[in-house]
Amino acid sequence: MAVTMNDVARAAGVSLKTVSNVLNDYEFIRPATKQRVQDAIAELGYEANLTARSLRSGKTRMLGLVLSDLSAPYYAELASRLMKAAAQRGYRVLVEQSDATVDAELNALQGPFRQLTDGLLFTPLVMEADAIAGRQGKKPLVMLGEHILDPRFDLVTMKNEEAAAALTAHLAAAGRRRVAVIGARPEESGGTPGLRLNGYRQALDTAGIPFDPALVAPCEWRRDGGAAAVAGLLDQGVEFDAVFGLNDALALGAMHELLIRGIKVPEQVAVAGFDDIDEARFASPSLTTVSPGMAEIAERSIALLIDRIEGRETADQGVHVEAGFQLQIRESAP
Amino acid sequence: MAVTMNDVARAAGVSLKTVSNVLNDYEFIRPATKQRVQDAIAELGYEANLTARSLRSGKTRMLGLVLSDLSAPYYAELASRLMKAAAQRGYRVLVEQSDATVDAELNALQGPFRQLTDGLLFTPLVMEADAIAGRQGKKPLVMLGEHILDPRFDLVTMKNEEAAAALTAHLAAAGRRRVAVIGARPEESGGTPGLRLNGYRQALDTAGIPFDPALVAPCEWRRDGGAAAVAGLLDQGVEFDAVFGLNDALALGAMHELLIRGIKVPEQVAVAGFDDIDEARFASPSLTTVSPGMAEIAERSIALLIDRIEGRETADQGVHVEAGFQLQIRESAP
DNA sequence: GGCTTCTTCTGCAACGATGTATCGCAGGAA
DNA sequence: TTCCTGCGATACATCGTTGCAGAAGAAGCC
Repeated sequence: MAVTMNDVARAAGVSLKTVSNVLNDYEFIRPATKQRVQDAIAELGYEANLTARSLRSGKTRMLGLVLSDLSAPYYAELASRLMKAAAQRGYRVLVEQSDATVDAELNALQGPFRQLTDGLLFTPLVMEADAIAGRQGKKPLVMLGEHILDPRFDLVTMKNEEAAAALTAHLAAAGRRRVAVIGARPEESGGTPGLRLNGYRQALDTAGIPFDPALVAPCEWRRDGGAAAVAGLLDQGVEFDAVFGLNDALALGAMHELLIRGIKVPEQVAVAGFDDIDEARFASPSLTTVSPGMAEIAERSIALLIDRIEGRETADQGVHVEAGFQLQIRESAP
Repeated sequence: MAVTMNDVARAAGVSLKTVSNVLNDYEFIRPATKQRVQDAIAELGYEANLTARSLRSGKTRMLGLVLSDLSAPYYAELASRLMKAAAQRGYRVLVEQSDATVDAELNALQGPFRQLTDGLLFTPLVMEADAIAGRQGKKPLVMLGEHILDPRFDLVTMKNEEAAAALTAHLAAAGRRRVAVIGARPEESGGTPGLRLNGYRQALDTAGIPFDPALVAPCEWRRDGGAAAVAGLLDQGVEFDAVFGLNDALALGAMHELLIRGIKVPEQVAVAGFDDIDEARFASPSLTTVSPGMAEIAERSIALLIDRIEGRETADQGVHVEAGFQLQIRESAP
């Protein structure tokens, strides 16, 4: 059916192996021979059989991406960028959804999925570090996100604390003294919400503003959660002149609620978010937020994983990469 | 390194081929032999090498999904559901982003991507039917969406016209006589916007309401586009008692603009959308919309593609599947 | 008993590429 | 002349599986 190396070899009057050598940029080939082979390839429309290559070489040039659910906007965008970054380096990304279940995470870590890929980008949500370390296998594994912070693993995260602190500092610099935080419990300090809350508290300290737990409202990290949280604060009579939504969906929900109640944004209450999703830019007023440098996260994690696969990165300890961030100052909190 | 069939064969005291037969559910194997092989497999922790299997059998048990950009919420959710539907049938989905460029679409259709998959789900955005037909190759190909309507291809779409008509009829039944449509040009009739506009017009006819082109406002299919379109209508003094956003983002943007201007939804103006994205449910007021049966689209298209691959569907003509829909009546247009 | 037919299992040859070992032939050194 | 070295190309084995052909034994039929 398909054209094989053998056909090309026959057409070019060389051996099978010489064709292989041309394709793999082997050094010692006479230019004339190389040309003849390349002509034959072009003429016959030969395309290398990736499956055969994989079987022989043991490499698939595919990277696995394990996340809970691709339909979440943040993951969708991350996946999209990872795929592009991988493509630039000649790799593909195969996505596996875990639905945040142990079974699925285990399966992605050791099942056939692992076999199909040369390395894994893993967003663990339910498995713990020890369990992962015990089943890690030999192929490279890079963690994404802040669920696991363990020196044994390569890890790429964003600077949650620093970014939240910078954003809070921006609000304080604009004269806001009572900044409500929605999306965390007041005593929280671990995980994504905790890290961002830490940053908020650090910035308050720096600005000499006391921390008031009454300003911190927990809720679901969704648009309606943000709206409900702000409604709750207002109804309880808590006073505030700014709202920091721990992600953009929360902030947008909060802003919506404020606007409906006739509260002016940013004149009366400033609003800021985190993540810089597309909608943040198109909201009205447009949303001040932190861009977590997803481009950088994607770029760095792909680079790190491929460096491990191709043996350029050989550190015994896990490599820990923190991607930068950028404040996006917009209308909702100038 | 890894355990191979040969190791299993040795451990079970049978031939290599018998192990293969057990794995492939060959009929004529004595239960005792089968058991011995299965025990050996369990004991050694044998896992079939998928690459070798692919090379030999010519099947990868992977399906290709070509779409413009995975970060668009609709595609992200579609991809997520397709992956789950495929997984249930023992297949994986490999996603390729085309960025709506001809090069990338061509590449997905004939390049190495095609080789890695047993069949393709294709959302063509720029390539035309003839060009696709000429490069289709031998492997099954199923079209998604309404860009291409051609009897040569298998095709899975939603009932755009019927759904838009049903939604418009619902608005009319609630007494709305002037329903603005945002997201289409008044004369449009092809593509997704055109089909939905057709449905709108049909429903108006049925209800005996004349069509007024002034009520139709084109704009970008984004949240801010919807807001701008409604603002435009209001500023021009066009009167309307309902807004039909041709997708949910548009409708949500429109609703936001109305609320900010102090116009009550649904008392003064009802708002309805299309797609039933997650946010429609969580908006306040919650958004009346059409659920395009994405679950059904995913299920049917995967089923059709796999039936083609495994030879259960053999129609010479393209099979055309239209997935059902459901009105989601919520607060914004009761 | 001799013949097919069915069951159960085996061996060998692929699938299409790459790794290893090797070979002829230059050209330069001894 | 002989020996060595490096270039350019080749032959063969190999990766782990499945398809094909067939062997050995039991069973059924005349």
